[in-house]
Amino acid sequence: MEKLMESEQTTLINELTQGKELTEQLRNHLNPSSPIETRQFLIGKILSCYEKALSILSWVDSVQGPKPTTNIITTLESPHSFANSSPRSEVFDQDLKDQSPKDVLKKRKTQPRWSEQVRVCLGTGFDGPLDDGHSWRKYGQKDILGAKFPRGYYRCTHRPSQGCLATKQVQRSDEDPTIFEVTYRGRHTCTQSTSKSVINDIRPGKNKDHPRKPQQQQQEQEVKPKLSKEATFNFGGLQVKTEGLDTREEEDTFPSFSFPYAPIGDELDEENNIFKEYSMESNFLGSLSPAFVSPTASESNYFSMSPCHLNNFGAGQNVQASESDLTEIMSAPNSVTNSPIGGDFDILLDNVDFDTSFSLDNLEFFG
DNA sequence: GACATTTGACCATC
DNA sequence: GATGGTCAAATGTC
Repeated sequence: MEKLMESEQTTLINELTQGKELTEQLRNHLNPSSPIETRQFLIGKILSCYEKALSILSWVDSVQGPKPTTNIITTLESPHSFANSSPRSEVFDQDLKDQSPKDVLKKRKTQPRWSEQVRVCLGTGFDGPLDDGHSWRKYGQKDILGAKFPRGYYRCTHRPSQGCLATKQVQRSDEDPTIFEVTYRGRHTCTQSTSKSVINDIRPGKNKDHPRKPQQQQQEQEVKPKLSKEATFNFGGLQVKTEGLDTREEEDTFPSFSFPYAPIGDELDEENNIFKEYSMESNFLGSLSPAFVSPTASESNYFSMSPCHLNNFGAGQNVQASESDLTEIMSAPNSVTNSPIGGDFDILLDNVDFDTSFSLDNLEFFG
């Protein structure tokens, strides 16, 4: 436990340090000539840093002495109450590795687990509306009472090999079938290759997930609306409204583009041509991807979202990043200092009109 | 053969 | 008992 605490302390310091660096970088971008996207992106990251730090503190608190956990998780936009959730269950997840499946099941039922919900707006035409940069394997599907659509249960593909216990549940919204509510559970402990995963996920025909259309996916596809040239999405508490996005060749497909929460730049994995894969395969918004490719090979730093995804991450109540993503992102050795997000980011979002209604409530973390 | 999804059954919780 | 979450056998694809 002590070691764990030390580890958490180190992480905490790292988060705060990174937050400071990001703040300084934000300060450098305060001049009018600096693109607002960059600033907003930085803000989102900063908030994430502080959230992570607070999360750690909350957890340490709960470990050292029982006390109601009312950390940031309760601010997540989620129909579920996370009041009983705490980062503590992350550790619990780790501990589960050494347990038998039966024990795991038992503990999972009895222990609160850290979970988040990601709301994803479908309508993108790609099979992996839930592509978040991780490889998931579906292990179950269940009709949920009161829900029109069955809930899908997914676990990390690397569970057998690496004991990664991350899971997620995908529930299609009754009200808006184009929206998927994704609930993540547990953090990824695997060291998968995200790029591979992402590429696989978005490349019809190459991904084993896609060769045949599972019933659910077929169902999901049926309701995928025609791609609109105007889409609104949201990240880092930033509402992004896209207009006039040309789908080129008028393809019906609207592949996802993934981007890590961490900034990127030169570190773009040119060797793997991650972005090339995107642009070549997607025929759409290809140019959006590179800016979001993780720099320091934090292998799971992707936030994948369709242009219509409503993913919120990184800030206050809009945080909707998966816990695993968030955690990994925050723990990844990403140094913003070597992340020229400005350049690519600007280019990539040329056609993106940021809604500046960014909730400043989230700035409470700035103190 | 490897790896994926599907689906009925089982188990824990309420 | 109802419900949600998971397991594992069956089956499909590459």
